[in-house]
Amino acid sequence: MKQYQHPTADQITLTGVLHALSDPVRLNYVQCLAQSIGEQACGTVPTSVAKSTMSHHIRVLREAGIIHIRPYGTQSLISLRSDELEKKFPGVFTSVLTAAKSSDVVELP
Amino acid sequence: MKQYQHPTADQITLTGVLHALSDPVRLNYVQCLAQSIGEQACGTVPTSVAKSTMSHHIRVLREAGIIHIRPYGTQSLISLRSDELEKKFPGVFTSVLTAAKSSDVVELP
DNA sequence: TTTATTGTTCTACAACTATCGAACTATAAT
DNA sequence: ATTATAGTTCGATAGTTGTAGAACAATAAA
Repeated sequence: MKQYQHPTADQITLTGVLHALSDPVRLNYVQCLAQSIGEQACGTVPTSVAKSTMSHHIRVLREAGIIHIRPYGTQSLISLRSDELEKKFPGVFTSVLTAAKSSDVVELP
Repeated sequence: MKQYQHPTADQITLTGVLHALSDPVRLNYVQCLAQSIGEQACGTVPTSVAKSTMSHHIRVLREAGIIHIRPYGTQSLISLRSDELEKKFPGVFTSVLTAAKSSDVVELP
């Protein structure tokens, strides 16, 4: 079984979070996750890039502390670490998500 | 006289702003600007990088729509475009600044 | 057991980026 | 006019990153 390494709250950096969210593909993915409820498998979110590319993006999000990955069968169930992020950087994550949602800022390449 | 090109409000993208703020040197610089009042010359903010490197970072911030540059003699007076950013992406800029200020997240390399 | 499903890892590559020194520009001061 | 000051621009370089295909691993379904 796959073991995923997640950063603890104090290991999460602001610049790391901002960098992870600054990619259109990742921001779009995170925004889709936020609109869903609970956990989502990787494949359930529509993407415009290859499977291996998405795997890379998901790792970046995980290492930045934005998502949590839980293996379930052959799937990887993804959930946002919204609460921890909100606690560590109040307003940052929520305002970014709102901004991403309320306009066409998320342009897939 | 140097002519600087600034993006209009509708040319500013969320990913562009996030990317510009995701660099420690730039985030530190912006945070210093925010703690000052009004315009600041480039040189008045302490940095840990070379002059030419700082010039590069300042251009990135300008092209992302985060700062405004006004030539004044031999100096470049910098001001934050806080109001425009707040209007376009409510809460994003302010929350990032607060997060950067309230902890040691800004680590100069 | 064989096949299908889901996602990861590896390799490669092209594009981008942060960094710096050196040369340059333009204004200010002497 | 000469010197000083404040930034910009130009190479060059080392490191990072987004992309995708191929091979792989692990579980599920037949």
